[in-house]
Amino acid sequence: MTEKQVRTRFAPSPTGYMHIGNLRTALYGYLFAKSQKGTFILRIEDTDRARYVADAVDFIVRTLDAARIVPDEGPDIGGDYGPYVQSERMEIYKEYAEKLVKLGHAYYCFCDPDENHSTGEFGGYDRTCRDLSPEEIKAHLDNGDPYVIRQKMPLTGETTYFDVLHGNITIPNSELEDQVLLKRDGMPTYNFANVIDDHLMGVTHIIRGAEFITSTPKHVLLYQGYGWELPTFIHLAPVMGKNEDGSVSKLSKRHGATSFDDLVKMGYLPEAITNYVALLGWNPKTTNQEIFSMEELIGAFSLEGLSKSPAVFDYDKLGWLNGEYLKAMSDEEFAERAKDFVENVPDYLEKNWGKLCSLLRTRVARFGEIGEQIAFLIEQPAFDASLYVNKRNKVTVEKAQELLPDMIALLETIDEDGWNNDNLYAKLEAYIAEKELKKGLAMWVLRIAVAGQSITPGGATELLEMLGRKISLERLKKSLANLTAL
RNA sequence: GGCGCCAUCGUCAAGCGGUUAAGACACCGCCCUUUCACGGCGGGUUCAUGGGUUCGAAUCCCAUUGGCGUCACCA
Repeated sequence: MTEKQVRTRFAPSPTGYMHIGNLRTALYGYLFAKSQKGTFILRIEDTDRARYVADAVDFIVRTLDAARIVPDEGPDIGGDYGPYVQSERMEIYKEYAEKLVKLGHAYYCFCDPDENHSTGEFGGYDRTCRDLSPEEIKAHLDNGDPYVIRQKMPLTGETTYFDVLHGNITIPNSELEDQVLLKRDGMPTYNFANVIDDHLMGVTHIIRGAEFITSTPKHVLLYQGYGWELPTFIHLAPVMGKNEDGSVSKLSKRHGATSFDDLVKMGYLPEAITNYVALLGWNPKTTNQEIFSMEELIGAFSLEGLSKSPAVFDYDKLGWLNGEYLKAMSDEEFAERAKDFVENVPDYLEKNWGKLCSLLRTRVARFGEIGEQIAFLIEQPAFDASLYVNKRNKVTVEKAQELLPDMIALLETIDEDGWNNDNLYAKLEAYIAEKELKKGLAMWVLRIAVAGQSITPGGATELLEMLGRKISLERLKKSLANLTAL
């Protein structure tokens, strides 16, 4: 006996935006399928014409590709169960809706959606259309009256289904309304198309957000109505965002960047985002490993590691993880990819780009921070003399006034050829020894004078090298002038 | 409001009846050090509350509280 081939699917509606929560859903579906040597399907649920977004399908395909989540079947690659875009499957839904009417689990409803038919419990309709005679229905249909097809829910009892994460979930049938299956425009609703397609496409495991927990009994009743085998349900806990007041709510734009694309634009690496998102609601149980390649994720993934409680998206941790990826990257790759995140870099920095990047590597959590990190190298900030004061190194403004002229004089004796970190450092070290100074004291003064800010990527001599002889000396003299003018 | 889901450090989390309640991020301290970062070492009243069950409960049950979801011809 061979186990049934696992088939999972990611079924987004084309909104032109890949929310981190959706990405995670896609990722788990992919990881589970791949870990079981199964098939991962991409299906587009575009049954809401009002919300149609141009090129959204292309966007989804590109985003999944960037995240290295690769479908085995889908709109752009085909497969044996297509089409994979719901708007191209309308005849199928119509056929199955009518079939369900014949089976006695659905009925035609001719109620006007704009008219309030509510007799109490549900808005927009009452159940009178359930009792229409065949003659009445035929009359309406012959007359060309618009209609919807509604699911005929049991009025009593309850429906129970099994969820891998939550166990048995039971909902009283009285909570279930006779939901619309086929809309006036002939399009199916989500709750209908989803079931039809999942069955027709042979989906074995439905991995989706927890927001569907309470509507799943409707789906179950549909499966049962057709006499179809139930798939396995796995409802994922939502991804939350932290509010300013400390409370949490479902991750949304007000929490900052919430789409895969936004994060990439901020300079987080796609592989780091995927890695972080994987850990947000799942853990490998048997190891404390946190850095995972996609292959490793596939190898380590199991449904048991999924969490059933909501997880708060933490930009700090994402930043840390991204930093780990950055540090693991080759110098060349870092320098190359970092270029996309800066503009108007002056020649002298361009020339030393590789060296600058090596200074930046351990100091940025993402590429997007590079711009602000190097701003002072492009233009020296105006700064107050109090910046020279540093308690630990016993630096005072007077000390700065005393040492800076000497150091400038020393630096002027070093020519272009000797203007590099090692040599500058050696020369200054000799000077410091001769004067019996503290290294921290002299270097601090020099660094502040040339940088104009207290925290910098790299030490004094590294900055001197980066800026080059000419600009360094200009900056130092300017700072000295400001100091003596006090 | 009805119905449903959830509840271990600030955050992600391990734990599945007997543990000194892991680990990571963040935070704090120390070390390293030409600042910062990196790196190293160390630190912290975390089991929502109240009842059970049990020799024994973070682990099982119930209630309470809180958070979230859902009640569309949206998905």
